Amino acid sequence: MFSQTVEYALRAVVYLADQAPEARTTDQISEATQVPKPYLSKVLQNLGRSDIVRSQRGIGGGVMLVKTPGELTILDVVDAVEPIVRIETCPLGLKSHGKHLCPLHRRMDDALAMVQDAFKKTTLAEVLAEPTRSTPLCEATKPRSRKRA
Amino acid sequence: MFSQTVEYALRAVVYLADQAPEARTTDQISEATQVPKPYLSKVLQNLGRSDIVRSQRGIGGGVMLVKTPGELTILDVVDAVEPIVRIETCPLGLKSHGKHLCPLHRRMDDALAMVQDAFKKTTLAEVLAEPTRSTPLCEATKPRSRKRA
DNA sequence: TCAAAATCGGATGCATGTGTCCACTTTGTT
DNA sequence: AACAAAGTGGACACATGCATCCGATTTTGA
Repeated sequence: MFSQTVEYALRAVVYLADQAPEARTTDQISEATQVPKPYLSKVLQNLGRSDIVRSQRGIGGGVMLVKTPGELTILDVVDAVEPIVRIETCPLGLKSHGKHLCPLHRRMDDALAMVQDAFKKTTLAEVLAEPTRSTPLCEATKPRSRKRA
Repeated sequence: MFSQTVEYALRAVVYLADQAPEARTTDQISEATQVPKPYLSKVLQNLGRSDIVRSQRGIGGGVMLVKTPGELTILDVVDAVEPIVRIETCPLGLKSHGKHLCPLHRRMDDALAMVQDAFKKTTLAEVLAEPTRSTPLCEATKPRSRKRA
């Protein structure tokens, strides 16, 4: 139900959050997140337009988070690449009742709201700090805070 | 986040549940649900292959629910046209940990689980019985249980 | 000043989702 | 038997998502 692009964007941002406040090149991000490099660059450009990341050209450049991991939620990232659109009015276009959704669309919108809320409550810092045996990006060995060569 | 096809399928099935156990023609369903008729017929065919609806050719034929509205959940319909795929293993393909999802994918799968559960708990009968001022399919005037001419 | 590093932007290709159309089959009625 | 009503299935068209490629641009450092 989540698009490939959302998956890619989250992987990239989680990786950048883990490396914050250092910048990382598209190559590094691609390798760490297993996202195809050419497409990753497009996703990153999108995240740039939404002010999630900032990029620096030239030697020593790369991509870095604009905010700190603690200030950035999963929802921020998801909404940047593929906004969660709530059902505000009747999809059938019937104007007979304004914001009064019918039972069906009420349930669908409730589901959207649940996801939205869950994502809004979770910052990237919380994702990274999670006490678990699994490493942030599902990597086996965790080369955390590895400085660029 | 829900595809157009899911929206259409739910509208059609809710309408059929409201008319159950009577059969309705694609024309009638299309008119009531505002779903483009040619595409609706494709969606209905899909629902037929998943044993959600049964169709009858020829004069006096049409489409009807296989189960009663009380036995059919929203999830049944959603899964029939566009299954909710849970995240079972690490999307990165890292085999280092079996079903141990990393914190990021744990959150994503939790969101999927919430939606899945909510949809599994709700039958079409409950959607129709909802005490609300809005009619089942967002129609202004409710011509409920209208027999076919 | 030049070369290398790195992102940016446009063009392209392929698969899928959405939507339409039409010929065919089935079925009930006359 | 003939006709009309109704779903079936295939072909087609178009937009979007996913993915790749390449030249242009910016920046740094030698």
